[in-house]
Amino acid sequence: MKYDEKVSEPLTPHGGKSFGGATGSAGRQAETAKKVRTRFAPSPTGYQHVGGIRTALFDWLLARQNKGKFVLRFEDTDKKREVAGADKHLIKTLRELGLEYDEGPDIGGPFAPYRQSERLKSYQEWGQKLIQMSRAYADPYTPDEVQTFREQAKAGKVPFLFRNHRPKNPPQWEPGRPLRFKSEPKAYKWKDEVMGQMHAGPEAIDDFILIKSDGYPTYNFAHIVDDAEMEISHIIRGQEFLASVPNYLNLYETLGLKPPILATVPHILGPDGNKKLSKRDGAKDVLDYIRDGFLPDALINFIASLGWNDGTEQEVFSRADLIKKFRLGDVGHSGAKFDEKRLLWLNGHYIRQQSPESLFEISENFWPKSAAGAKEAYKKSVLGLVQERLKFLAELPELTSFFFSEPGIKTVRSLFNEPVDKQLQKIEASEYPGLLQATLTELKASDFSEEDIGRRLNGLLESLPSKPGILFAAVRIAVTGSQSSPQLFGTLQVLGKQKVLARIKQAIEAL
RNA sequence: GGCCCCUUCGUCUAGCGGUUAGGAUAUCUGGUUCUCAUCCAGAAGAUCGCGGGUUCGAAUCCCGCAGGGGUCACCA
Repeated sequence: MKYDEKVSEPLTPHGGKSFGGATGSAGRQAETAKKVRTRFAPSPTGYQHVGGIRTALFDWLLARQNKGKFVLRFEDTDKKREVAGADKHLIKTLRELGLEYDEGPDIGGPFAPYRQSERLKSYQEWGQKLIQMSRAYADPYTPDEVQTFREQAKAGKVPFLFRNHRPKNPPQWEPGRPLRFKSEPKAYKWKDEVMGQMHAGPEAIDDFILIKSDGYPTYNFAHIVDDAEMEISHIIRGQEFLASVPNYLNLYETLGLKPPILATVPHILGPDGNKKLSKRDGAKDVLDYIRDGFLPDALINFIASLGWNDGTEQEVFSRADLIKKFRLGDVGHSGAKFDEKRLLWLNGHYIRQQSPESLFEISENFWPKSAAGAKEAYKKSVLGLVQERLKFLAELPELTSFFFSEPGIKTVRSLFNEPVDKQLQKIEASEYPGLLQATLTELKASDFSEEDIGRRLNGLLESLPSKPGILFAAVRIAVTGSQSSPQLFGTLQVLGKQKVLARIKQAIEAL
């Protein structure tokens, strides 16, 4: 019976399932997976940066594209590195990004539990199976002894292979001792959906640890057992695992398991140098981007385009587009540098595409404190003015605070007294009050529609010696306390007659 | 050191034997008779890592080399 034909019987190392021996070439892949089941399997040791999320995204895309299932599994087998709360944080990250999973630790599923620490029985059983087959043995050495072997290898400039020290008569396996795989070194050829045809010689294969002395399995063992039991069809992972694939193939073969389709994605590189993006070098938590007001769709689009491209000149991909067009084979083979500037552009693009309604919704938590009591209609008008200049939503306070609180009189005064504004520099400081006074008089008679404000200010220019740039700069500073703002007439209209007149008056007095 | 992967404008990339090596972003310039932003137009920017082949013709195929990266854990 072939692995992918199994219908209902649970896969276990014994009973109900025959292992029919090795499949010959363990590298043979399932050409057509009947059911696509992908998994994202992080260890809860912290947050995820764009590199980790990218594999999750590819997994998710593949599952959605094929109407399959996307599974979340926690690989919490290293108790020393585990970080409390990291699991919830990861779940939140996936949720916020809209990468919903169909089975997972918190929502369960047909192959529960989805936490490796709760699946120890499975690993024990599969380990026993290997022992019975004489394909696993207890490691008799102390960590120090193994370390010595390792150092000898290093000194001799040869790769360290534990199997060179394989004991002739290993002791009985018992708790407290590591269990090692007894490998059968040989050459492998296999296909990687991203990297293409791969090969490795027997030197790549070693007796790796299956179960650690603390009773927890290693990643190398646990992921193979779990992927088989959970009927995972595709494994997408970073290139740090590429060198281990021959070991995995050897184990799959020994267990009579057909390997899932393998896909290796290159690392995402940090902005400087060519090093793999890492938390150590300040790689940001993807959830922090969400908190800064980067839109999930923009992040998804951006992360997908890091290394993936459909061969066209399209740059902006909706989620539906990605689901339709994503192909593992179109993922590049080289690492891509993470350039935040590009993300900034893309996010701005997505913000500009928002309808007024949806922009209002997603902006909800980003307003300045002073906007707390403001009316919805007013906020929407403000958004209409700043939409095209927002790069991410956390910029909202600095762009809009003057709509909700008075600009500091000190700021206004210094902008007039030491004008950095090129237009203002063209006239004498003594002329400012006159300009503002004339504006005040003119606007008092306005109905404060955008059109009327425009008409009146432009009319004012005809009776004044001032150039448009100078008058408008003066009014802008007086009213907003800043030398740049959204377009002036609209800004004045939204602010309203009362506030505008009061601020101009105040500015005149301050001069 | 062994094994493996990678190498096109600053950055993300298209390209799969014949192209003025294309797009996007970033940068700069001009325009949209108010700033900033947006938008539009334009400029600059890649001797396709290097050296050999194969070919009438190579970024594209082959072989070397160099540089970068990964791995050789009781981490994943």
